Amino acid sequence: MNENGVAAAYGGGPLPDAGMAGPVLAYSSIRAWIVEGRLRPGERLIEARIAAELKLSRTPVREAVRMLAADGLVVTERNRGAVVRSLGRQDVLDLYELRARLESYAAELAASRAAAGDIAAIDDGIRDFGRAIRRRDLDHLERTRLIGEANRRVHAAIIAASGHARLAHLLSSAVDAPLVFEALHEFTNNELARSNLFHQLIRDTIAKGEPVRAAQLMHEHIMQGRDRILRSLDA
Amino acid sequence: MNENGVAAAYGGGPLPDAGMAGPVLAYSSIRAWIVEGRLRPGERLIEARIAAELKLSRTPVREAVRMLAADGLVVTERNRGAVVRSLGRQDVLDLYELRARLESYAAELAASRAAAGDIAAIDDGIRDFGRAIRRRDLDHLERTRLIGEANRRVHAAIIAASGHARLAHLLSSAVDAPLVFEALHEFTNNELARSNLFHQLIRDTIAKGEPVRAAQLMHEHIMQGRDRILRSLDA
DNA sequence: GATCTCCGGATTGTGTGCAATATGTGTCCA
DNA sequence: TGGACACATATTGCACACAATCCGGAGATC
Repeated sequence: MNENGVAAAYGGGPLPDAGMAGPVLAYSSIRAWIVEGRLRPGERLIEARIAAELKLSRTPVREAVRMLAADGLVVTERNRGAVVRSLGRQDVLDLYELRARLESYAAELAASRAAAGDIAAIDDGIRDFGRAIRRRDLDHLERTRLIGEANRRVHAAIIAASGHARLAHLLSSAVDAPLVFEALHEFTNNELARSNLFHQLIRDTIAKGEPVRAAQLMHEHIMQGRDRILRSLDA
Repeated sequence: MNENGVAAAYGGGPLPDAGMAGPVLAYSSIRAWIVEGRLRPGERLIEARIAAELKLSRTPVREAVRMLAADGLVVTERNRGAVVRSLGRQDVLDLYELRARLESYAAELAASRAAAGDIAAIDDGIRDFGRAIRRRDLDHLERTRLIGEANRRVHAAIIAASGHARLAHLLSSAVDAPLVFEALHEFTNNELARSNLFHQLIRDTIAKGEPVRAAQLMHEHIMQGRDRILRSLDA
């Protein structure tokens, strides 16, 4: 596996339940609310209300809101608090192009640097992704959540395998997640199977140490996600 | 000029003086201390001490420290506070490669998107950079500070011209600054003149709308900075 | 002599109060 | 009727107090 916190990065981390510390609990909860659409773009985040709901004081909530602002998930204005960021078509285009460049760079590095343990971690994610898309016993939201979590782990494992701590940090905090979730929500079964295929292709090129192919596949994979988003945005 | 906050990004912004609000003052001050080396890598940031020095309470200082942590300038551990991040040789290599990729992307976009006002802003920065490197009436630190500020403005103007808000945010918060400052500190006059030349070349390719050349020149420009850093790191 | 335990100081984490600021609403006047 | 002003309310910004936690050292024990 790789150095310090690299593996922990990417996405909001595990589900917002367990006995987490205050700010972390608040951060994960709010992030999940935004990612899953319970908080819509443009909606205000009111510290006191959130604090009451999570049974915390305003202090840790405040901290969490600021972290989300640093991530770019919400925008804040002095004395006016935070609102969920809303994204126009151009923003989506820009965001996905950026994510494609960063993650294909991560895949490129992973292909040069990955150790056996890194590959194993990617495989775990891919296995869970495959299982999740075959689940028929869950409602749509719950299944999407499961798929999203597995998808997150696949990408996180690849990024961790890159061994580039700062890149991992950037991708974890700055790159969208609401969009990814929304995209998955709309995926047909064919599209999910295609994602699964690309995960495997990327995994293989990384394992074989072929940086250029890994990068190209990752770029394409993310562009497919972008196109899916744009299609549902237009509808 | 470009949309919303894009132009304001990159680096810590203006010098930490004027009548700024609490957290912003704290953020800028601490950032400057780190960038200019008054706080060395590995050193602890003690909230109470900083609050006393800036005549604030711990609350805004705490917020500023968390912002710096989000930027990756300091690392925090629960119940143990924040210490200035220290970078090994590999970190420097990774960081500069990342910065080169992001900023050359910015230059590429700028070459496609820049408006007349954007070019004018770049020109302003270049003019000040040229003036700063010719100054002989200042001590070394003060001159470096001036050069650094002008350099920051050149790069910020190019990034603003890219019109990519998220990219600007990433570059402003995530990419180093202590390294840039340190690099400038060690630059010979020849090297400063070369930087100035590259700024102009990049500016011209952007103005003429040649994305590929702009990106390549920016990549090279940043790699030159990286090599300078590595040389002084080895000494 | 080495290691373990416990204690005290230092520092961060969290809760809460009050002041500063923005927003919405009603009223008055043209 | 429409607009401007003033006030009431909602919300954030900052300060401070107290609780939780960590770290280093002194002393005890083997």
